[in-house]
Amino acid sequence: MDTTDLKVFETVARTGGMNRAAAELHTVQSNVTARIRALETELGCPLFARHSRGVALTAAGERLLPYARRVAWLLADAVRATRDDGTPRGPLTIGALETTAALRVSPLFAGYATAFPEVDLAVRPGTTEELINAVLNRTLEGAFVCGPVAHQSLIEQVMFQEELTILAALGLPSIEAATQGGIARIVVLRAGCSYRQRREMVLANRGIAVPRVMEFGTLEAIFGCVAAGLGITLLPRALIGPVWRAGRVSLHALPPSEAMVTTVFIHRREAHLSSALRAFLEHVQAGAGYS
Amino acid sequence: MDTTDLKVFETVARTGGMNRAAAELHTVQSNVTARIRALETELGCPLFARHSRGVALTAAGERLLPYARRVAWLLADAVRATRDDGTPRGPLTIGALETTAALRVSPLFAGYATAFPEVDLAVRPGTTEELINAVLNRTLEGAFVCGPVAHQSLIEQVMFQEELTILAALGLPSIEAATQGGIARIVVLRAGCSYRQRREMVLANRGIAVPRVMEFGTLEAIFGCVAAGLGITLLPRALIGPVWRAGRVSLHALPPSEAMVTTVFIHRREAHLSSALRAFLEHVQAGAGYS
DNA sequence: CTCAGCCTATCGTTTTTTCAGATTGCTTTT
DNA sequence: AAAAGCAATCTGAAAAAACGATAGGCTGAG
Repeated sequence: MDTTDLKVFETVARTGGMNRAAAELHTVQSNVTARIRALETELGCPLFARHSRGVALTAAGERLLPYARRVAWLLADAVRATRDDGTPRGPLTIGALETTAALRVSPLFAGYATAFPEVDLAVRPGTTEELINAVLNRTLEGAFVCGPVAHQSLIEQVMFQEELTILAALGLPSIEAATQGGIARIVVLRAGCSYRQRREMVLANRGIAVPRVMEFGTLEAIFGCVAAGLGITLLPRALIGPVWRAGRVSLHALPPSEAMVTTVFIHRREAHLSSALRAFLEHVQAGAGYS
Repeated sequence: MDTTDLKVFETVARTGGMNRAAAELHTVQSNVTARIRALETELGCPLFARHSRGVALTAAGERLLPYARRVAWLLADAVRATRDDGTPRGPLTIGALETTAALRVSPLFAGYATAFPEVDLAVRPGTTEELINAVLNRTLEGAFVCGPVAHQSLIEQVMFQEELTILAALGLPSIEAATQGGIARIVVLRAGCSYRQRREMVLANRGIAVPRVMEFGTLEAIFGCVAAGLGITLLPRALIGPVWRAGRVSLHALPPSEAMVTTVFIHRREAHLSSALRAFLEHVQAGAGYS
């Protein structure tokens, strides 16, 4: 029951073939066969059913596979935890909603980077769903997403409170006025936008249909489109404050039940909480007074 | 980061010396040194501080140790889960309070043993505290203990409901009468008796002091002592029913708040639930109608 | 102070395990 | 029928692990 055997096993199970696994593991097929055979002998039951196109997991193999993954994760965590002497260092990749990254996370970076220069900080934007999956996949150590999440294997803590507002062209007295005939043109940052669910709720409450969602990659482009009367958008008030003050667009407040969203930070429950992440969270909470 | 390396590491950490670890692992000391050295090289930090009387864990070693244990447990669980094809077999060691074992568990054994002849069933008696520790130590797969337990890493389910009663010599009209001058002589099965906490509560509520607890290894001896007027005892009603009906002793009921105790079955939350244990629980719950 | 006892580190040798390459046999596809 | 893809097996080479002996350091008893 060696860790390398389990790694080989996992690769064979994932690729569905010993040749493919050998190629991925940079070794030869005979070696893979031998490792699997050793495992099968040790466990006393076949793990794969051999057929002409490769191999398929047996029931016993299916039972072993999750353990193989967990062992690999646990070993990786053990290395990280052992090396982590309490001073934040090394890579720290976290996720954030695009607007959260721009509005909340970016301003905190300078201070964090100065305080902990040995940390290689990276932020990956994405939607709540993407980010949750990335955290579960161990691609990200943690993420700022739209809460509540309530996932069993994730710890979440409320970090920010955002007030969403409708952003429209100047001179429009209300949301309804911006939607001629109950039809709204929506401008968003990305197709699977951060606040998509909330946006659809807001529009559905008013009986407004959405024929088309226009996607622009940058906030500046969105502001330009809204100012030009191309459509409306839904963004955190703090984010669009400067643009509104510049007199380019008009804001339309929403009732609190629709406007308020909480941004939570999620990370895996069972995993090692790295010093870099712990320090980051302390940094965020220390500087989060102005939410 | 091999599993054998982790096992060697754990042994050295536990025994506090490479020689002792080598003896326990049936190998030579140089080998242990080499394994530890390999681990330290791989992790990039020393795991032990060497001194003349042996070795002591460094901070990094302290961080690694729990992971080494978890990996070992996970691997053992992986083997068991992989080999477990759904038909109960192999060893099944569970714990139970002495009275629960006698009263509830024993009657269920015959049927279980007949239905699943491949299971090697064993029951270990003990107090609630001992049994909880044994389950946490992985000495027992599960145990019947006095609930509620409410431990984070244990799953508990209510199995039986017991009514405790005072057992005293014949002709004593009340509990108070059995305790001359507020002093009771108590007869128990074992020093750290199953219902000790409850017993102390019952006596404290009545202002009865306990000068001495007499310990007898068998139920029959307890019945004899109580019948002879040596003291009183607190036992499940169902257990002492036959003796009482034989007219040897007198029963004194307690108010429900004092009398009723729940017996829960506990097992580890994260561990593999073996088919043998699963079948046993189903068997118990199917036959538990007469609680 | 000295020496015995206990401990770890190191080195050379032996044993075991693992790896790599070639071959065989089977099945499916062309 | 030939070709391609796949797993099983065998063999020699390489690597790793285990072993045994020795050296060196520290402690405590005499």
